[in-house]
Amino acid sequence: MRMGQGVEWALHCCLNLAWVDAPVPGQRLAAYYDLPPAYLNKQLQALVRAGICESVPGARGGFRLAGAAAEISLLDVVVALEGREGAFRCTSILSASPGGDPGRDYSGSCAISVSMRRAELAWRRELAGRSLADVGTDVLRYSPDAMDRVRAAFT
Amino acid sequence: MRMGQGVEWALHCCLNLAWVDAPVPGQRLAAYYDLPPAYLNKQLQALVRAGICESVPGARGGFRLAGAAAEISLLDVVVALEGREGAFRCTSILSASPGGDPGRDYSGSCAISVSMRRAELAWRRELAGRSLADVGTDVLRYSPDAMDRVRAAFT
DNA sequence: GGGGGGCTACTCGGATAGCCCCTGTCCGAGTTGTATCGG
DNA sequence: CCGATACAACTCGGACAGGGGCTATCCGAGTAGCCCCCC
Repeated sequence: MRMGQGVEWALHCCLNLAWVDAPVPGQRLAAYYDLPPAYLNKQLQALVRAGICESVPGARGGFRLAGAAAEISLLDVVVALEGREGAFRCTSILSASPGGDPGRDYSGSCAISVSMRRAELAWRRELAGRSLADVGTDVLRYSPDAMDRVRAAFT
Repeated sequence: MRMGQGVEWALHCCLNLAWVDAPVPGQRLAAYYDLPPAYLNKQLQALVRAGICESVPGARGGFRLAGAAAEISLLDVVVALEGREGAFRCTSILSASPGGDPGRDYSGSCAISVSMRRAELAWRRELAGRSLADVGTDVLRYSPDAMDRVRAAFT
């Protein structure tokens, strides 16, 4: 149960994009955090496919947020990179056990699957309830000059 | 972000072990669910290492729960197989950004890391609050003859 | 008949290959800005 | 001096290798039960 490295990168990048209006090239974002440019570009592409970011090709192009930062939740970013399916996979092994119906889907009736799903639901609810704007507010509370520093670095 | 397959197997096996007093061979558990015996044995070994199960070697041996089912949470089983470290990995990329201290650990101060960690905490709390006995009770409410069927199959 | 010893069968335990997905990288398509040439 | 055009630089986008961990398997160490032999 290990989350991809790109999630952290994408979250930080999105937070920066929320503070900059102009498109920011992926190469500059990579240089800012000392990350592999091509690989970071791959993660940003996933964000574009998910509709979180917009890409502007050509010179003076780059990436920018597709919508308002308050409307983009951390869950959206995670789902964009890790997929919609949950971590726990119920393969309905009860269908192979004695007294089970082969071919039946036990993911809805199996008590174990229900419990695991409920836990993941709590996790998703927590992530869905926190937007990029909320996180940005927390950052500014900790270091008020962060936004100015980011805007100065990317414009 | 994909959880190992063995988690589902281990949870079902532990639930059965909670209903049977005598040690149950891993091979019989594997046959019950039509699973690879050697690989399931590997997962059960991890449970033994974590102190959740006890192993009895020799003929008439097998695995049994080390403690009371009410004292073993779903989180214990998950941690035994997936490790204690969380899914989200904060590599403190802020330390490489302009204005960041190289070598400093930002996992406690980075707002993104804190938010992700809080979500995982909610997930763990949900799993820690549900014991094997609780899940067994839910199963019996859905199919009251499950315990008798399991005891008949493993004794 | 009772007891001891050896044997067999069965079980766990760790060590050993195979495969898939994440990680990392490269080069091509497309677009913008610019410099140059002509009117 | 102004406009159009060709060029060049920069950017995204998808296609291409490499490695780590999950998946799957095998065989050896150790023990309980049982049978046989001996007293």
